[in-house]
Amino acid sequence: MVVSRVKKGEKTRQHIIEQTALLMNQQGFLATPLSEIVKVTGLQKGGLYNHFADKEELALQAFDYCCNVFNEHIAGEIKGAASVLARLEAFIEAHCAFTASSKLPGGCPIMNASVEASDGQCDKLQERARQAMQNTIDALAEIIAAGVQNQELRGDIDARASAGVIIANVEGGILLRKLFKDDSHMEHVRNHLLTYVRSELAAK
Amino acid sequence: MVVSRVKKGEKTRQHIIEQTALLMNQQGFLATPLSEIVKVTGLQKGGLYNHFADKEELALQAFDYCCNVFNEHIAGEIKGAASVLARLEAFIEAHCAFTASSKLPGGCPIMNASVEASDGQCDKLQERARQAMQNTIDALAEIIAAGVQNQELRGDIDARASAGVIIANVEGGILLRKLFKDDSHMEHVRNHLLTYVRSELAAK
Amino acid sequence: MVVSRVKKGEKTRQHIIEQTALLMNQQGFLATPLSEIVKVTGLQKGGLYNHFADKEELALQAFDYCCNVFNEHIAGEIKGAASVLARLEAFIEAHCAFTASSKLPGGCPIMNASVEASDGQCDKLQERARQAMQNTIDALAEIIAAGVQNQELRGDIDARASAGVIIANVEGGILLRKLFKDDSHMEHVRNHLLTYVRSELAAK
Amino acid sequence: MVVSRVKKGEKTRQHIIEQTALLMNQQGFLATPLSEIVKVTGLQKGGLYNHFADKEELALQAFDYCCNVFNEHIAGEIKGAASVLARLEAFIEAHCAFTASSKLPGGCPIMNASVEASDGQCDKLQERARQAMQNTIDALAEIIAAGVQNQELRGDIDARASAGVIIANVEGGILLRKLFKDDSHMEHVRNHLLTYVRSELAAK
DNA sequence: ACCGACGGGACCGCCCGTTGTT
DNA sequence: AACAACGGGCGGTCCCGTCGGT
Repeated sequence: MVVSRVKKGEKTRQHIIEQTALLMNQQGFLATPLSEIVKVTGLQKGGLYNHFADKEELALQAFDYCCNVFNEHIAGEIKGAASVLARLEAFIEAHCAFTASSKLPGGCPIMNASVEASDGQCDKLQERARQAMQNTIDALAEIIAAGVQNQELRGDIDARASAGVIIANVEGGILLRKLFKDDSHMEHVRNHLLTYVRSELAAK
Repeated sequence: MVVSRVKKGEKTRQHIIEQTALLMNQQGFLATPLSEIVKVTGLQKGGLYNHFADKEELALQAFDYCCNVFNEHIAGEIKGAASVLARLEAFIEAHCAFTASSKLPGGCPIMNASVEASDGQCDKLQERARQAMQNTIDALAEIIAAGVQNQELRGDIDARASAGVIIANVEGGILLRKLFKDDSHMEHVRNHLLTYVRSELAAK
Repeated sequence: MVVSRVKKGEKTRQHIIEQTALLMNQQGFLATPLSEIVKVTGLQKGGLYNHFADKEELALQAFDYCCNVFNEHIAGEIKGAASVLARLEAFIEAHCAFTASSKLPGGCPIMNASVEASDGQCDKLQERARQAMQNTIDALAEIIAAGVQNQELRGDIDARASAGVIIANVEGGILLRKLFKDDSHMEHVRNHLLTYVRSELAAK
Repeated sequence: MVVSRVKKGEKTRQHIIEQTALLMNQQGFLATPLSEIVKVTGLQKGGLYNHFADKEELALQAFDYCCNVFNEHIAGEIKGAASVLARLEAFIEAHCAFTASSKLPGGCPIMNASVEASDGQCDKLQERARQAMQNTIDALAEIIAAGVQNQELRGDIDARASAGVIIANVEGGILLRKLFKDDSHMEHVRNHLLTYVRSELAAK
């Protein structure tokens, strides 16, 4: 008899995280009550607590899961790009196109978590959101720095500053799309950023 | 005998809104419990309910108050500017400088309300946030349109698109400042926007 | 119109404490669930929390109430006694007769609290039980010391040691009565103590 | 092949009882949650339920184990005593010295169980505590009766009454030691009882 | 207009006992 | 025999809104 590759519990745990992540990214990582999680997971409270010490731990893991979904999507879009410029454009396109797809309803998890955990309601979540955002900026800054190195981009660029500006544009666009349930602002942001990259970052 | 210009009740009501607004912009317009409001206002629950039908109504009014504080600050900064370009620059500067000041701790109330009320937790609040954001964009678009009109700005500009891009930048910057408790990203955004206005919007 | 002497809330609070005290002395100061308190007080959980921060605070106050009932009973019995010997005998009689009366079902609250809170389940309750016991021993020791002073009792008596022995007898008797639901052991203890006082403490 | 004298399951069962007994005598025979038992035994809940029908059964067996430890200690101390008087003194000394040793942290299991199960929380436990106490008193009464028989003790003694008084003293002393974490009261009780035995029980 | 007291309900965490799997 | 996983329910706490009294 062939034994299953992963233990039963681990599968359930993964199921919980996935369902909860999608839910929390919409209803809030802190604000979502357990009763809602019970609904979407199909488990009872007693069952949930075999996998997570408390709701906070589940929320943190759900947040991580959201970020992974986000990052894997971005990485997948960038992978094929040959030049640094192409990678930058793919990065922008991927971000702008992402939440329009229904892979992660609720928009950017980092923004959601940041706002919800801002004042000190949950320091751990805020810290994790901060780290996730830092990683995103760092990854983008690295791409830019590589472009400076190989002279695809101008030599006088501050990679981290430019990365921050691009991210700010994208996040602002996501907010407007979320608020208006409309893609037009996001498209303007995308066009703005593509112009920015080509005219201000690219070497002449 | 001289009667006071405003009734006592109205003064109390205003006091409640002001204190609650500052609190809710940090802890959440929906997430803040009444117990916290009791603390900051000095009134008991019974007293609060003489002025508001329920917590939602108070939250809506607190949100409006936050937006007013925000808008008045912006309007004050723009007022003195002579040209359209100067007004645009003042608009950008004012937004970027705002939450750094402690007039409204917690950042942009529209962003805060949008994220919290996003999924359907409170349609009224979301609708009001949407309206507030629309007003902001419209106001900015109007300035830009005036610039196009008087030829300070280029003739081929889409005023509402540019307004949206500027707002997206500002909101993204506010998010990064809130998350990192650091102004550097916001400064890069400001520089980016000033460059944008001068090189892409301004007529040559 | 005559205003009530005490506020309504204070009356309710006292009612809660009294009913809860009688209940907790039987079911446990920590083990009694709120649902039982709801039953005997007639208030709902929400109502109880207007008067007490949490169950622990209520338990502590209930314990104090029990001790007061106990002490007032003892004090009442001793008051009339003229000599030190008479007061000692009244002290013993009062203790031995007390819980037989139905004023405080459940036996000695100090013993009950001590056993329940012993290992560290509730340090505050244990400390309060310790203090209550110390007060009891001190009060008895003072009576004995007064007897030594006025030569009713022998001069070589260690007042605190004798007080401790008497209390130990009484507590042991209460335990046996509680366990066997039978007064016979308690009566033997009483006789033993009266003999002890008259033959070993009293001056010849 | 040599089979082990006791089956594996029986050994595990004994291990569970021993560890649980020590724990429950401190935290309560009823109040100790299964989670704590899981910790000290090293078994999981499922494993425990292979040996006991429910927590109550385990509690009862743990109580019995505690009593056995207690009784064996006493029996060991008495064994060597030649005369009845020596046996009485050994009985007293053994009780007073016992819980000071760390063989059974938490004090007298009978007192602990009596208080916890008093009101009707667990009739079986209360009944078993009653039986255990009765056995102790009976055993002591038998020693005294033997002394009356062989004229080491006075002829007018009520053996069961005297046994009850001695036990009451000891239990009271144990309570005071537990409460104050201090041996002094217990020592006074011991001295008191030795005097009692020698001057009131012993034949002249 | 304001407070104090209260009900009813939702929250999360933990409880104990069972079941299926190894 | 042992464990991991799970259900169903109770635990205390806190929630919001109402109502009577001042």
